[in-house]
Amino acid sequence: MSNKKKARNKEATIKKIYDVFFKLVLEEGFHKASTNKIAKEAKISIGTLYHHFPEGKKEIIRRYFENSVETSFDLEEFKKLNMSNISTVFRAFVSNILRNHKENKAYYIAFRSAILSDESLAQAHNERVVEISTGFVNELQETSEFFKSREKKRLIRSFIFIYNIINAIIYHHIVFMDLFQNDEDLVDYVSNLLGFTIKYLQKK
Amino acid sequence: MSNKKKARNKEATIKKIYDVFFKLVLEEGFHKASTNKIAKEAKISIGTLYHHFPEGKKEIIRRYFENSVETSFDLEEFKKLNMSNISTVFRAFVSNILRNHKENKAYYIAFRSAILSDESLAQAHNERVVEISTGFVNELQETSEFFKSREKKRLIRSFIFIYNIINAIIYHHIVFMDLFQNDEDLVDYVSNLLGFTIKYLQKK
Amino acid sequence: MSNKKKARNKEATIKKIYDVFFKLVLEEGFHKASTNKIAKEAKISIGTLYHHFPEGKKEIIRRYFENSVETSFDLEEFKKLNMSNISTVFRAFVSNILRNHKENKAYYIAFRSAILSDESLAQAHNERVVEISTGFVNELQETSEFFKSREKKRLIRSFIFIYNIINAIIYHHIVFMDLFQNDEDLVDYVSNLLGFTIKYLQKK
Amino acid sequence: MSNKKKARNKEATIKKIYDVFFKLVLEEGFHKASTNKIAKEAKISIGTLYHHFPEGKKEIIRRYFENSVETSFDLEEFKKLNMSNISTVFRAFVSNILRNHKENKAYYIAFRSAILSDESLAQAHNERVVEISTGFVNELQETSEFFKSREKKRLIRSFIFIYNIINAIIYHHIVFMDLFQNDEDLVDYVSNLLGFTIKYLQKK
DNA sequence: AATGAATGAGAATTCATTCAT
DNA sequence: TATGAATGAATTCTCATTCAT
Repeated sequence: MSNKKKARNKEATIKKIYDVFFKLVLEEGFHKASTNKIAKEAKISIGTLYHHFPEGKKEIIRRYFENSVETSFDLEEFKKLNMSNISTVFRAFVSNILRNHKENKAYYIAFRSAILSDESLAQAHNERVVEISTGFVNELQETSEFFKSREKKRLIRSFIFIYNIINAIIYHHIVFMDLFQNDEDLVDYVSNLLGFTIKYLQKK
Repeated sequence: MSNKKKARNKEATIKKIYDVFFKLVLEEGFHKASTNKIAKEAKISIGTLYHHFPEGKKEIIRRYFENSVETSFDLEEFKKLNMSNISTVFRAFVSNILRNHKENKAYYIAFRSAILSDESLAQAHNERVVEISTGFVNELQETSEFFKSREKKRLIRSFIFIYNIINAIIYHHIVFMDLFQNDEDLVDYVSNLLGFTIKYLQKK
Repeated sequence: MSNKKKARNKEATIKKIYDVFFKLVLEEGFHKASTNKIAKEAKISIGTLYHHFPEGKKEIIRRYFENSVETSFDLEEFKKLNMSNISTVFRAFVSNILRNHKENKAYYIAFRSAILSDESLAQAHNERVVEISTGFVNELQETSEFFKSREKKRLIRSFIFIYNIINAIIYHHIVFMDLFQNDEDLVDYVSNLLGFTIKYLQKK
Repeated sequence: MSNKKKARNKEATIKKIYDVFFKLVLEEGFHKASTNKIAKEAKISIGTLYHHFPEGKKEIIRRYFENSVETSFDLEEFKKLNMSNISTVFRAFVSNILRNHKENKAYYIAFRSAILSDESLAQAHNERVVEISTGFVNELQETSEFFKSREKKRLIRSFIFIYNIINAIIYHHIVFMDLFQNDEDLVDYVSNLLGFTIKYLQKK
């Protein structure tokens, strides 16, 4: 077998583990998604699972979190932001996060469960949010007139705040289903709230 | 067989179980707060725990929820609401909920964990929120000129929405600690958000 | 409360315990019919159950067995036995036992389960069968010409044997349902077998 | 963590589990033969037991039943059946079943106990009896003149019936010990009963 | 006599993890 | 690299039984 093929197999195995893990989280919750079950469902041996993830479950989440997902937004919309298209851009941004949450529902549930018994994960998460937000603001300032003139630190802090608020609401909506009747209502409310929050932060 | 004395105080035993359970939830999370640990810490036998809560942990939460806590607000502030004191009343309301969350942090963590593996609990929770909101609005309309003229159904729906949004944010703040630096900031933001949300709902 | 009334209540309580116990045995098997469940279903306290049956479950069966049921047949048919009505008498006898088994299915299941972990019960059962058979044969010999001339000891031994064979088959039929399509087939076969067995025993 | 050696012999482990389980059933009955005791006596960990038998005790019996035992008779005797050796053949057949019951007494006790709380096991058992009986009759008809001319379906039905009756009696004899003084008496009676039953079935 | 709170051993089962092959 | 047998602490829950009131 060539090295490439081996690598490809390795990737496939890891992907299978992620997939099965999140499927099990959705079906029966984070704590019942055991390593043994994952291995069985993924049709690999438990040894193989620990070979790829020596620390087991927490490592699955941590590495999935590291590679992924949570903090990757589409910048392009924001770069085009100006006075006239604020509403559209905000909606696109919120829709983006919402879509991400829906596609990764299991991940978010798992992550929030894991965080409760693994403080270092929360720590890592917070650092990650800062890091990504910084990069995000940097890039925005480089390319958009709209953001160039604003103070960077403040922009970053604002972005983190907004991002967390939106996440709090969207996560609640997805898991408890008691906030909005449908996604359009959510996007409408949250993007308005985004506007409100920006104004609120400016005043402070 | 044993020469342990048998304390025979039902209420005290149940209270001890609640106390120890929520203490353990705070210390190590819902899933690690096992029935055995609860019994051991509460210095009762595991049999006694199951004697009082035959369905174990989920029954502890469910019954605590049923008797309690979550949805009791101070009406008095609201009854005095008029055009000039909106801001103060909102702040008092939000402070109220925040205080409740802080005092019952373990309960909220436990409840959200339990809800993920017990749909009937979510259901019960939703029904409870509706019921309490209805009572709340009824009383407000009876005593306050401000609310008398508004449509009851709409008021209830709005109240539920606001209540859930506030909860989403406060819970996130309490558990993940990544939103506000201190409680005053939270109260300020959330009570402003409350005003924004009410206006938003009126427009719709 | 008069003594009579107390006594009547006591009887009623004991009857309730028997009834609930055998109901539970039928529903979930002997080993899952616990004393606590019996008390709860019978709406008495567990203390009361142990007050009436200090040794718990095994005493319930033992005393039910002692008072009852298993070894009470209708003699009248047998007393009329002669050459011409053998078949009818046998059928009546077998029907009798079958009816008893159906009415006391739970008792038989419980008894067979209990016997496996309580040898003294098996012993008591065997002694009881001998005792009852002896009484039965005595009475038959006193009143029926047909039996008067036969040797008592042999009659008793034969009766015990026949009784046990019939029980083995009927119990199997009732619990495993793989022998006969209906009760008539069983009664027909078993009463023929009874004839066969008597002839077999005479030859020996 | 532990420095125990890990013997890695699946077949041997499973055999040990079977052996210890049936030994315990004989010693203290099906319900007292707990999975923990089995593991302890077999000197394996409880985890190992559940690794091989994820459904615990009921799976031990079910799989033992599936691989085994109960319905394997010696055909050779039957193939030589003719008018003159009926009695000998029947005796051999009954002896065969008796020997099987004695060698597998624990299995039969366990099986009958398990059947009371696991209907699917009874179902499987019945199907198994039909299947084996069919194979048995097929083979007999191929090789023996005596059986060739008889209607297959009827032969099968008769065989099943006889097999069940014999089992009911032998099981009773083995467990309750109140039928026959010794095995010869049992074989004599049951093989005679077999002849009686065949005649009985022919008349019907 | 009746109640039911309390007991704790022990049963079934799960789980993360190790390690010989 | 991969396998899966093995581990045993930990978890949930049941049960027969005791005893203070």
